[in-house]
Amino acid sequence: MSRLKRATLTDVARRAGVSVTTASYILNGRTAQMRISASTERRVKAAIHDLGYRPNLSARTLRGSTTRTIGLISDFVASGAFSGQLLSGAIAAARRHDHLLVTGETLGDPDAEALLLQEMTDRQVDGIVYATLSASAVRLPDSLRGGRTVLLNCQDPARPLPSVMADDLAAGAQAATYLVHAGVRGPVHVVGLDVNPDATAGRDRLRGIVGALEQAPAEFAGVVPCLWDVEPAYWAVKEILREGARPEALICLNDRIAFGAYQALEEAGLAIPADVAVISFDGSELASWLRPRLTSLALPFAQMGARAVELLMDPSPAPPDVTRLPLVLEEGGSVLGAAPMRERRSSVL
Amino acid sequence: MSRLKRATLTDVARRAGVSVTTASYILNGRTAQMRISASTERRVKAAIHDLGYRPNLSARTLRGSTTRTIGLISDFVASGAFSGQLLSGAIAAARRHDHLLVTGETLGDPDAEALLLQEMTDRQVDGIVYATLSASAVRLPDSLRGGRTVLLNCQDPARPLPSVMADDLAAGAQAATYLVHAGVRGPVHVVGLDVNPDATAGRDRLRGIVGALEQAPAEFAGVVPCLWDVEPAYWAVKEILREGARPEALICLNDRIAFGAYQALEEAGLAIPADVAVISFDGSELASWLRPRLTSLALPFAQMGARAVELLMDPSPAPPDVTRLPLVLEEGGSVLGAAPMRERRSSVL
DNA sequence: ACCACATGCTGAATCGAATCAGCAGCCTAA
DNA sequence: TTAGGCTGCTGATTCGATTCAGCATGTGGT
Repeated sequence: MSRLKRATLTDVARRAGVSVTTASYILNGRTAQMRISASTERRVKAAIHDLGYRPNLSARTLRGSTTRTIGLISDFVASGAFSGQLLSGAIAAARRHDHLLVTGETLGDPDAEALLLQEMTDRQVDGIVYATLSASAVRLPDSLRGGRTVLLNCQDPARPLPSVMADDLAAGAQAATYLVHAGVRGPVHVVGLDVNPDATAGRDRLRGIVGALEQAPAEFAGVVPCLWDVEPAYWAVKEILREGARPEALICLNDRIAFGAYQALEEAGLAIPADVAVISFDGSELASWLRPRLTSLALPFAQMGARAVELLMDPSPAPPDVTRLPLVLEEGGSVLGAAPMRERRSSVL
Repeated sequence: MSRLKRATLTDVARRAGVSVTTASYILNGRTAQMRISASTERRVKAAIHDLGYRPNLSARTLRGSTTRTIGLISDFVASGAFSGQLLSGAIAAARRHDHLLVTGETLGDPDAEALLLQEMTDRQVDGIVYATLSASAVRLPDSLRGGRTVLLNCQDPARPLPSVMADDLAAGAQAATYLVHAGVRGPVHVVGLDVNPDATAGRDRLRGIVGALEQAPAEFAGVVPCLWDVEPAYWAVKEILREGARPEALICLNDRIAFGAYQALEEAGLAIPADVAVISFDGSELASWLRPRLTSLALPFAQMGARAVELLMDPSPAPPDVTRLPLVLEEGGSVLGAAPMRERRSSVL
C-alpha cells in the first residue's frame, strides 16, 4: 500500500509481542525445531498478514548470500524469434525455482561482455547462463572462471563446463531418413554452408545427413554452398537448376534457405512436393507460412533455455559435458508421400 | 579470482592502514568534501586494485535502498522477433544508466503477473516497465499502484501512467500518402481486421489510412476483414479476387497479412508491383525475404523499449501521458513508381 | 527435596557499506 | 597564552534479517 514505509520483521515482532528471533523462526518455518507454540505462531502469522510484511531480500542476501537471481548473458537478444524462445524457456524455468532472470546482451563485444559479467557477479547472481544465438564454439572470458556457469547453444573447447545444445547431428540423420522413408531415392542436395568456422550447427547437420544417406538407397548429390539467408539461397538454387540439376529433394540447412529455395523452384516451374521435396531445420514460424507448409525440424530453444537453468539450479554440480536436446519434426506438406497432416506423428519413421 | 572469499571494504582499509570510513569515502569519490590527503587516497586505491575489491551491492541496497535494477514484465517474450527487439532496446538503455534488467513473462496469466510484480517489488527494483506484445488497452493490477512504472506498447485508460507506444495513426496516414505519391488512384483495399477489442494498432492504422485517403485523389475500397496471419489473409484476398475485385493497391495491416496477400496475388497471376501495389506495417525480416521485397513501415520496437527505460530513469517523474514513436518506412519493391530499393540486387525483378 | 530434562522463548552478534558526529593535531590571530 | 579554525582522519550506529548460545520456567523421577 503505502510506499513510504515497508514493515520490517521488527514491526511484525512488536505487533505480535514476541522477539525478532521468534518472528524470524516462524517466518522461515522452523517452528518445529525451535519449539514455537501454536498460539505464538498464529499471532506472528497474523501480524505478518496484517502488516503486509515482505522480507527484505537485500538483508537476506547480505547474511545468507544467495540472491534467488540468475544471470543470462547472450550475444544477441534482438535477432529473430529464437532468442525470444530461449529467454522464455529460461525465464519459466527460473520461476519454477523461485528465481528471477537478469538479462544482458553483448552484441558480440568482448568489453560489453566483461562489463556485464562484472555487473552480474557484483550482484552475486546464483549462476550464469552464457548463451549464443547460433550454435558455436566460443572462448569464454577469464572473468567467468569461478562460480556456476552453464553454456547455452555453445561450447568452449578450452574449458570444461556443462553445456546445452541442440542435437544437430541426430537431426541431420532424422531429416535424411525421413526423406528416404518418404520414398526419395534420387539426387538429394543439401543447401547452405557455414562460412563461420566457429559455427557448429551446419557441419553437424551435414554430417548427420551424409551419414544417414550413406546407409540408405538414396543418392547424395552434394552441397549447394550459400549463406544462410533467403536471397543467397534463392540465387544458389536458381543457379544449380540453370546448370541442369534435377534434384528429387532439397535438404535446406535452415528455414530461410528453404524459403529461398521455394522461390527458385517456383520460378523454375517445379512444384513442391510433386517435383521436388523440401525439408529443413529451425521450425520457425516461416515454415508454417509457406505454401505448401514447410516440413522442418524444430530447434527446441525453449527447452534448451529451460534445461540450462535446470542444470544451474541442480544442487549437485552438473557434469561438464554436453546435453543434447533433440529437434522435433514439424510436418508440413513439402515432402510427398509423407504424412500430410500434423496429427500424423511420424509413424512412418 | 578465488571465489572463496571476496574482499570487503574492511580488508581494503586494513591493507591501506586506514579506517573503513576513510576507505568508504574514497571509494565514493568524496575525497574533496572529506579532506582526504592525496597520499591516503593513493594507498586506498592501490589496495582496492590489489585486492580486486568489488563493493557488495546487497549491503549498499540495505542501507541506501536503490538496486540499480529495473524490472520488465511482458505478456509474451517468446513470440515473434518483436519482443526480442523490445527487450534489446530496454536492456541497452538500462545499461546506459548502469542498470540491469530483470525480466518476467506472464503469458497473459494474471496470477503469474501478480507473483512477478511481488517478486520484483520484493527485490526493490528501481522501476517497472510493463509491456505487452501487441498494442492494447490493459487493466493494471492494483499491486502496481506505488512506485515508478512505465507502460510499454499499452495503456490503461483507468490509470494515468506514462506510456510509450508506436504512432500507428500517423503510420496509417504515411502508408496511404506513400501510395498516393507513387501514383496510386484506383481502388485501395485495407487487409486485416482486429477481433480483439483491446488491440489498438489496427484501428489506429485504419483511421490514419482512411483519413489520408479522404484528403487524396484515391479511392478507398474498404476493408478485407481477416485475422492477422498468413493463411487467413491468403484466403481472404483470394476470395475478393474471386469476387471480381481488381485492387490497384493493398494496404496490409501487418507483414504476415502481406505475405498471404502475395501468395493469393501470385496464384491469381497478378504481378507485384506491376498489377497491384502492396504496402504493410511491421518492418519484420519477412518483408525483406519476399520477392519483390515488401515495402513496410517498421515498428520502432527497440527505440520503444529504450524510451520506456529512459522515462523510468529520468529523475523528474515522467508525465502520465503517451509518448508516440514514429514508424520508419522501409522501402522494398512492392510499390511501383516509388523509390527503387537500395542496392538493386534483384535486377531480374 | 533436588537434579535432570524438556519447553518456549530471547539477547546479541553478524553480514558489508554508508554516514553522522566528533576528535586529535597544527596554525593563526588577538 | 589561548580561543578559534582548519585539516585529516575515525568510532559507532544504522539498514533488516539470520542464528548461535543461553535463560527462565515447568515437569518428572528418585
